[in-house]
Amino acid sequence: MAMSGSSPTINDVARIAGVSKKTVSRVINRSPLLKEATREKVEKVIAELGYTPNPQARALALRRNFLLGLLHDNPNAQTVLNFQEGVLDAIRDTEFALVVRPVDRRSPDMLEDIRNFLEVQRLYGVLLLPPISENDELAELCRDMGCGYVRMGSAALDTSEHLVQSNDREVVESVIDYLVELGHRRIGLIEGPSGFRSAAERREGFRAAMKRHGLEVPETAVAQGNYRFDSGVEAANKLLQGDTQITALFASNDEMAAGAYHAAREKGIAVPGQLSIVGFDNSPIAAHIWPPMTTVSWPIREMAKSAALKLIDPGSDGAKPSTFPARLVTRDSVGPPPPTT
Amino acid sequence: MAMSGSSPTINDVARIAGVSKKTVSRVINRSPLLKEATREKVEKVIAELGYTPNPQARALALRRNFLLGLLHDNPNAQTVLNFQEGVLDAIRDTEFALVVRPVDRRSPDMLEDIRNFLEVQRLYGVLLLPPISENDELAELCRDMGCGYVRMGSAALDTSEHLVQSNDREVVESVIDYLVELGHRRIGLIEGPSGFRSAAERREGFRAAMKRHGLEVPETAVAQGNYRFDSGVEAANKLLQGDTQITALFASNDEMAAGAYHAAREKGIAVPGQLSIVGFDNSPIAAHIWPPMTTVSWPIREMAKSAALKLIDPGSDGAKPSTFPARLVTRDSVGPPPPTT
DNA sequence: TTGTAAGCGTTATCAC
DNA sequence: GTGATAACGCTTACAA
Repeated sequence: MAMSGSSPTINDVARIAGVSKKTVSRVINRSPLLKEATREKVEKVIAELGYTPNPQARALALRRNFLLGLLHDNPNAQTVLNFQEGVLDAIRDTEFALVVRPVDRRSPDMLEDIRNFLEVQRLYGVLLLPPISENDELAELCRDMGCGYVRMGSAALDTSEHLVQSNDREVVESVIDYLVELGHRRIGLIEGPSGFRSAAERREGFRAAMKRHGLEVPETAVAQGNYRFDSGVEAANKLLQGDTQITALFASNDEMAAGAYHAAREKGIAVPGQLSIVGFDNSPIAAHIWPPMTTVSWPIREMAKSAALKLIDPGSDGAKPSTFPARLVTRDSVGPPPPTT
Repeated sequence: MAMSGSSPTINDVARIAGVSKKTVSRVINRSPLLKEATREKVEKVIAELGYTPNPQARALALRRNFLLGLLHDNPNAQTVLNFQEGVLDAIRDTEFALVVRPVDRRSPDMLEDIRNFLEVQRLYGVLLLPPISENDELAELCRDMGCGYVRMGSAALDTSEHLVQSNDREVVESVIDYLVELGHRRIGLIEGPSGFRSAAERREGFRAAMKRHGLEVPETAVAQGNYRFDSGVEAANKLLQGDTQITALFASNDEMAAGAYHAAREKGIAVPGQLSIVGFDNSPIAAHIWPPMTTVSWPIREMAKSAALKLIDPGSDGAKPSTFPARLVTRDSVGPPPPTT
């Protein structure tokens, strides 16, 4: 009989089912070489007892924990949290748990810290969020340490079992198409920081589309930010000074786009009357700012779920390449260009 | 000699130091009954080998993991993430890791789910964020299961070793004092949802201060929201209709305050010219909205760190009560009331 | 197809 | 003070 105070163990199941521990273990691990009758018998007892294998004991025996790690250098709170939700979607009702680990990509010790962390915690696998997901040394470290990993990125950073990707470049192209269709010709870009692959992809999408439409991109129409609000203000100030005649602005993320709103407001430029603005991320601020912002939404939560599944169940979701489509969310920050004076 | 492939174990340390495993274990666990010489000898070997105790093995033997859990029903992404950072501050360079677990407070199975989670994962302790931190049944469940817990709240929800609290009521009183000092007399309140202690505390602070100043709070000056943006829009619409003559508005959180901005903008009411608005939380939107919002900031990260320390090192931080002061952050959404017409 | 014995790395028990 | 020895709950040889 199972102890009343604590939860039943594999021994309880074995005794009651009249089989050995090992057989129960086989059932748990879905060993194929089991007689169907035995399996059913054991499963029945498992269900009756409400038995759950102890992850700590398994961790010790397998030398690997049932912990998924989320490594990130917080690009954006909402993104990280949505990602966490997605991972939880994948591991709900499993024995896995999610461990979070913010890291500092600017620290020279980052890799060493992570190595230490992985060594001590013996994680089953880690999920890598941009921008650190773009760090190849980090991926190599994971491989070296026998720790599973999946990278989330906006480009083909790795083989498909280690990658979940979005189509940033394409969707930015479609953003520009949309603006051009409305009549915009002088479109500005606030690009993200140099180290970020997402920034590069979005920039390339912008340039490709502009080129395709036969539109010029003078130097004065491009400014760089660091994905933060303030840098968006600054970048927009640069783009909107003088007579650049920019009528629309694509910012590489919503925070910078919000900064552009701010700059426009300070200069008395009406959005979208005199200036259309498009962001990227569909973060809460996009919906809450005035006027509500047209932006690009990507299915982080679904991507996270897929990434986690690749880790814990490579059979099902692992092999197939996972590219998730981002899409334009139109709100009120875009309109036709002002009539030329 | 330590194996080259994997990390050294307690056996390696014991063998090299010429003592028994148990003695090494005693060193690790700071047992007081050890000869100083022995301790030093062992510690030296530990340092040389770079030995770290295996948390999985300890978890099995102690029937308790070295995992801290963060249970939350996401009130706000930035809050949750800041909290995570604070916990990480506390557990950095320890063997502890942080496991996150979003829950759904509206699900009838919430308690059962959490019980299951705690039973399987055998967490060392959990951190409870509002609003679920206010659930006494949940706290009782933790006690029953022998799982440590610390609640984060805006009132004295529990004994001091289980509580980290903020002074919402007081700080809201000071917000009202500030508005009154500027000349406001008709001040509106957008309060939070009924189930939330924080909402109640903030409301009471509001009412207490108004009363102290001899100011009336007519029914038309109070509206309830649910802490979300949309509810803020709706509530503000109610408050600003008719001839309520409200010149200032305190919203129980920033999201709803942002909703009030939105409503004011739609009605053509200038902020702060015709209407002053104060929020609560100092979330990113407060800084990014236009005009930048005056709001209340509370030290979540420090509170989180303190909460985690209470759990993992009750000796140091545990006994003493922890009330953390929130403070007003003045930006540009507040001004004197418009001249009476 | 199933069972036995040994081990994963730690801590608890109880002698010495 | 310290050390054998037996747990902790599971898995992996290897046997049967």
